[in-house]
Amino acid sequence: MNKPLTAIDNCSSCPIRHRAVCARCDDDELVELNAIKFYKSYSAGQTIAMRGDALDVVASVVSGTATLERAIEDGRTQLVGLLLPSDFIGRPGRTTLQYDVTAVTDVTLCCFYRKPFEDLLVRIPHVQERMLEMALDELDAARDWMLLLGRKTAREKIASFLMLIAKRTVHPDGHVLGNISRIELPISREAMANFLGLTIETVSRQFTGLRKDGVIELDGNRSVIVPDLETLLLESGDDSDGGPLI
Amino acid sequence: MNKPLTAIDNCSSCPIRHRAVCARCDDDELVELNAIKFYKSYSAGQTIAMRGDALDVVASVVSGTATLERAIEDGRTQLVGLLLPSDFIGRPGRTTLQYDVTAVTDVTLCCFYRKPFEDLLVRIPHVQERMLEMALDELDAARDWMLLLGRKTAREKIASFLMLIAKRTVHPDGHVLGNISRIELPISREAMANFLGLTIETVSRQFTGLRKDGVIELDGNRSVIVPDLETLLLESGDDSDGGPLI
DNA sequence: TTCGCGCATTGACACAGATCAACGGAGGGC
DNA sequence: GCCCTCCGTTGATCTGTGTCAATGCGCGAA
Repeated sequence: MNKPLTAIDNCSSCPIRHRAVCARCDDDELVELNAIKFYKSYSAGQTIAMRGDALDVVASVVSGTATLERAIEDGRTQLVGLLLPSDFIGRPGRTTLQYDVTAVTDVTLCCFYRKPFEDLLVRIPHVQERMLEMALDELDAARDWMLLLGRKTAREKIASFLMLIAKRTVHPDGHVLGNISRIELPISREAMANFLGLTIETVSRQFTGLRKDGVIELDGNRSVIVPDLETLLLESGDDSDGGPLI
Repeated sequence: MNKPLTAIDNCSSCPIRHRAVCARCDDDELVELNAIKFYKSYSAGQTIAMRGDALDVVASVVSGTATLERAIEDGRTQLVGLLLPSDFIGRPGRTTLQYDVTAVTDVTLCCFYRKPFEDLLVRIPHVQERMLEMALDELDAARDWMLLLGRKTAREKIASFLMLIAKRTVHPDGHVLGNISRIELPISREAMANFLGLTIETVSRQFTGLRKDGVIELDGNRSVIVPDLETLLLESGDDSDGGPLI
């Protein structure tokens, strides 16, 4: 079912090689996808959509970082998803959005009108399959996150977050993790706090704690240097399950 | 696409009317489903499957309660899913299990061998659709749970949990919530603690707190009487979003 | 009946992380 | 240059929940 790379390269709707909607489409199917797609850009800080909005497009992130957020009236908010390039927003079969979506950096989305996209899912089974695969991946990620939120200490939360970003930013190229030494943080301290179920003060203190213990070095606010990734992994509290860092 | 009720009633593989795999199957399709299904029962406390196990069946819960759990070596565990009747275990496209599955009451599963089930998904698109729908529902549930774990107080967590159980146990009959006054807890204090990211002592203290404040009454360890559901809802910290309790 | 065991409750205390408050430093506009 | 704003850091203190330990209660076995 896998098509030669040329087909993937031709898919202008999904510049992302990895985990994209069209990863296994043939040329005819790409034409169909292209017919219903368009690009849309947002600048940093902009609200992409709000909870309750009608959901008439679905989209995949081409570049930039966005967040999926859930809030309670009194101001408490929890980030429930981090949308990095190749991640998917919205869902076939749903008419309204459950979460607030915000661009935290400049963001470009590859959008599909929901209705024709759903029709297309019926016609092209492996795209439907792909959607299921992606939903299940997200579910796994959400469940890992539940373990983090429910049971990990602040320090472990920060270390886990750094590992998550390290994995996500390196993987797409097929590049092996291993000796990655610099992690670029896509979000602010505040967003991190909302992601990890902490306050910004605690996030900040844990960063300095890890720095003083030599686990990380800081280069400005958005860049972390990791002398030894293995040490960071130990701090994260993840049972590494054997197997190398992928 | 909806078939008359008789078709659903005929589906011996899915006795659950609500949210079942076969909810929209016609008779021929039901025959196909029946050909690859079998029942399996587990007694309370039994391990159904462990993390890392080969996943050669998928299943839907017919009766009883099971839990999906993730553990760290040092003994900390987090419940990442509560499996009640009509919930689905396992996933097409995955070969190993990510979580420990345990029966907390006596449980009966309706199992399908994974391989033929996957083949069937390709042939019957609306079952594939249904799988996606179920995965997305679970994802929503997991994300709501992230808000709970990351941002709610112990008291709110308990109240939210009670509301969750109230909704799940009533809804299948099409029965309107509203004046439900008794909630049967499917799990122990320990499991609740693992679900809510708390300790059993805190769970216990919050129960007595809610009792002393007249929000709930206790009838034994597994039965909660709720004089006024609206009061409980307020305690849960959920923005009720308008709309009646469903 | 009594014993023992598993589960739940309650109490005393400790501590991780929240809260409140002050300060620092980078960048942009004038 | 200066000021202002935003974001992050650091300090002092408070508090909700965890930890450790004792007690209670129901239930099955002997």
